Parts: sequence; C-alpha cells; structure tokens
Amino acid sequence: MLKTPLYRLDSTDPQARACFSCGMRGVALFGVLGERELDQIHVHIVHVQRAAGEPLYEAGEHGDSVYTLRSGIVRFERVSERGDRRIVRLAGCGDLLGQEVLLGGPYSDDAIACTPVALCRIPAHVVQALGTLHPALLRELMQRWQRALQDSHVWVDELATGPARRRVLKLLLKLGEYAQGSEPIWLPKREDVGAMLNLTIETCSRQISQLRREGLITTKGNRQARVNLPALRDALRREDIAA
Amino acid sequence: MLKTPLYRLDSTDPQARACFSCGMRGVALFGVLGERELDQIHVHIVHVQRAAGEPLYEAGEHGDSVYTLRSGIVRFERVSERGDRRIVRLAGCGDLLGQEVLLGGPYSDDAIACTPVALCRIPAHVVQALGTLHPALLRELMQRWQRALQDSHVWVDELATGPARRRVLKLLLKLGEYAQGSEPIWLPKREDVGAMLNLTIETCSRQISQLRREGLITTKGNRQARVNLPALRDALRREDIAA
DNA sequence: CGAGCCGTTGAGGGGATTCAAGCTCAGTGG
DNA sequence: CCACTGAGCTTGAATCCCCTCAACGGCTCG
Repeated sequence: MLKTPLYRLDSTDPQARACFSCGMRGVALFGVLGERELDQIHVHIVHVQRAAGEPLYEAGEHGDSVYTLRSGIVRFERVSERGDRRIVRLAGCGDLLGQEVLLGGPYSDDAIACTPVALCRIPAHVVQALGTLHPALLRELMQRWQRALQDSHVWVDELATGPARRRVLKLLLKLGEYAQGSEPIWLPKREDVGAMLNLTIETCSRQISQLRREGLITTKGNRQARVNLPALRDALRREDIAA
Repeated sequence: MLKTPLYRLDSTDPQARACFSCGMRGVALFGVLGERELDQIHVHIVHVQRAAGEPLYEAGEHGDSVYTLRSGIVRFERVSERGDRRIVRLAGCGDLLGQEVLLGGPYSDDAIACTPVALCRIPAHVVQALGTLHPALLRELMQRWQRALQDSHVWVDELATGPARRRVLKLLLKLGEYAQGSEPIWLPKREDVGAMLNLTIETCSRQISQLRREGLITTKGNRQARVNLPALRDALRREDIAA
C-alpha cells in the first residue's frame, strides 16, 4: 500500500488541511494517486459524521456519492424477499462505501452507522473522471470489488452457518478485528446480532450469556464487551473438532 | 447490450471462424469492443470443453486465464474452515469465470462443470492489455464484479436460509433460469443440492420427493426434472405468507 | 452377479424456534 | 423521591424442524 499523502501539506484550503490530517491517506481509495491529482480533489470532498444508528443511505436510492470510512463501523443491511432484515456485511476503517453507484445504478443496500462514524463523501463523477485518466484507480476499484466479494462469502459461510455457539464465537472474533488496540469491542444489540448470524434474539442472548458464564467475555453495559481472544479461539477450535 | 460480432466474418483463420459462430458475441466480455480490437484477440483464444463433473480450475491455483462460458452450467465451490464443501454460486451462459486472476491473484474457488460445458479460454494478459487501451472494457469488468456480488448475496440470502422446503423451491426456480426454453432442467445430485442449500442429502431427498408427490415436478432419471413453474411459484408464495 | 454409487424412507434425538414471563435500566413526570 | 413506562435483555418450557443413524432399493458397470 502506498504511503503517499492524500493531500499536500502546504495547502491553505481548510478542507485540504482537514483532509491532510486524515489518518486514512495510505489505505483509502486515492492512495494510488500522485500529489498533482490529489490537489484537484479535495475541494469536492465533504467531511460527514453520523451518530450510532443513523442511516447513511438506503437501498434503491439514486446515489451520486461514495464514502470512505475514516472511523467507526458501518453495517450494510438488506431486506430479504420474506421480509426479514439481514445484515450482509460490516465496513471498517478505510473501507469504501457505495462504490456500486460508480456504475450508474442505485445503492444496493442500506448503510447504517453502528457506532459514531466519520466519513469522507466523494462525488461519483469525481471518481469517474479520475478513473478515465488514471487506470491505477480503476485497478484499485476492482481490487475493492474483489475484496467485497471475498468478505461477502466469508460473512455468510463462516458467520451464518453452523451451530449457534460457533456463529457467535466467530462474530465476536470478527468484531475484535474492527476494534482498535485492546479497547472493549462494540457489541451490537441482540436483534442485530440475530440479523447478522441468522438467529433469533433469544438464541443470541442465550449464547452470549453462556459465554459470559464461562468467563470468555465480560460485558460493560449492553453495547460493550471485553473479550478473551485466545480463549475464544480455543473454544472455537474445540467446536470444530467436536463436529 | 451491444450486438457487435465478436470476430469478423471474412476471416480465414479457423479459430476466428469458430469464434464467429459463437453465440455469445453479444453478451460476452468483449461485446463492448470494436471490430479492430477483436481482430487481434481471436488468435489468443482457445475453445475448451469439459464433461459434466470435470474441474476447470481449482481454488488457490495460480491463474493465467479467464473463461467465457458459452453453454452449460459451471459451479463455484469452496471448502469452509470446518471442512465442509459449499457451492457458492452457479455460472450460466455468457458469464465470465475466474476474473479475479486479472488482479494478479490465484483463483478464489474451485470451478467445476455441472453439465457438459463449452468455454473460451482467454489469457489474462490479453484482457489486461486491452483494458489499458479501452476503458469501456474495464467498466464492463466492474459491472461483472458488481453482478457477482449481487448474485452472491441472492445465493445465500435467498437460497441457503429459511425452511428446507422453501430453499428447494427457490433452487428449482433458479435452475429454471439456467435452462433454455421449455427443456427439462438440470437436477444436481442430492449431495450437491445439499452443498448449495446447506442441507443434508436426506433432507434434500425428502423435500424433492415431497414435491414430486405433490405433482409440482416430475423427474426423468436422476439428473433431469420437468417443473411446473407457476405451481412452484405458488407454493413458494404460500410458504412466505405462512411464515 | 456382486460391488458401489446414489436416492429414498423411517425412527429417534438434538438444537433452534416459539411463546411467554420476568428482569434491568434509563427516561419521564407526578 | 419514586412510581410508571417502554425498550432491550434474559430465562424457561414446549414445540418443531432438521440432522443423525440406519436400512433398503434401483441402477450401472466391471
């Protein structure tokens, strides 16, 4: 991954300075571009924030912007034909949201903030224009599509199948990846855990309570948990050999 | 979708003529290109066939080619961490197989012929070279990635969740899409139905037998079935309102 | 013909759902 | 200060659906 700064240090434009202070420069979509192109971008970029639970956009909505996630967690939801809500993926730091609108269509999922989030909103036409000039950007976009496809498979093959206990263990481990350092991890409400793992809220509650009794996790309120990662991995391994 | 012929009619090259007779010209990857570029491609393309059950490539294998599926059905498999086989998607006529190798990585799934299949094998470097010259091709590629992502969601949200009866009904309807005209549809063996729907062989067998008793389908041997599509859709609707 | 693969069917058990009842906790207003 | 309220979480009991284990039948092929 390139370490090129997203925006020039000597700029006097306020948004440019804000962008420069952004920690995402290396990992974000525009990490592949040079300085010259970047100078022309920042004027189009708007910094956006959302509180936990607030929507970013909705499925079917005509989209004219993509988003780079700077901090927090965003979930992608969709409603199945049967009418039940499913969370199909999570986005974390550095992820690109809503890239499907670059092809001219609408957003394909609801995007909702799970925690307080900070994002950069980038007009689609900016990305499209840059893409025709810089094939490297298109390649980066394709990489991100491929990654989304991989994530999607992992999400359903590893999280939404198998015994309930295993699903919850895998989810907790995955949520650990989204947390920075040794901070307590974000714990979704049971209804959302159910929507991720395809379980009822009662089953989720039972499993989480069980893990708490076993001392593998300790909860701080309803939205935070401290996890014993090695123990969780151990428990997961025992699950898999038992089956 | 453009109707430009993939290859020129007046060519004397045998492969070019074979390619010209290809029914995929309009829907295939290169449908977006003009005639001039196409003249330079066909020399690199090899026509490939596989019998039912034969692998096309395997996950992890270093890939140097993508494939356009001309006829038949191909399945993508992967082995989960628990060691069980899952069929994550089907490819039909006109689909592009293995496009992930265009990014330099290995194939991400096993690709196996479900029926006798005919394909065009295209070296990755050809697509990559053309991509730098013709942004339209890159856009087409991104479209296909997005479509794969959509399909992937549908596959798991609609096929691998819910009651067993519903899953089988949805699968039969989907298999109907891959069949041409009113021909009998291809019926996978029970083990593969199980790998698609995340059910056991026995459960699949019971459900299919039940549908047969209800007269919604009639089987011809073990690999073919004739389906009553309206009745199936009706049965599916009844499932959904009951729940 | 026997071996092996595949599909079917039955009986029994287990794990998730369903239904239902409390519980905790924050917010509100008397 | 405290009762009231509602949302979210927990727990229990009964049910149901799918899995597991097992036996058997049809078919192909050596």
